[in-house]
Amino acid sequence: MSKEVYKTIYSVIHQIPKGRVATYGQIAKLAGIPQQPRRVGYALRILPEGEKVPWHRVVNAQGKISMRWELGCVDLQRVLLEKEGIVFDNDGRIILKNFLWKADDFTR
DNA sequence: AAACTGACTAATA
DNA sequence: CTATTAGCCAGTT
Repeated sequence: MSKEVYKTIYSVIHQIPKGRVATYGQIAKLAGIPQQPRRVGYALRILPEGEKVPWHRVVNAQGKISMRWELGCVDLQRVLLEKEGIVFDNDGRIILKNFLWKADDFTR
């Protein structure tokens, strides 16, 4: 049950286009668990090391990097994103206005 | 089994 | 704009 949800979450994250980011809430919604972004975070926490999931494209609703505040991890994610063309402002926040992934882009 | 925790969000002050 | 509160639910203790 829950396991499949995680799998879906990873799947959704895989669908994030390069140069775009998605919020936890958005992923949760796409994964079929609206209003439960915490589970998305949990899914990423237990993220299988062997999996190639672009977790760095996942940010919180404020457009900021969410992590466990371990040494240098935030910077790592930032570098990875900048490499994909994402731009940060002076506060280290992503301009969601320009980079947020619109999953319902094709539906709309 | 009950309480606590958490890679969150949205609403309020 | 930032700070606080409540809601949410699986995993951990």
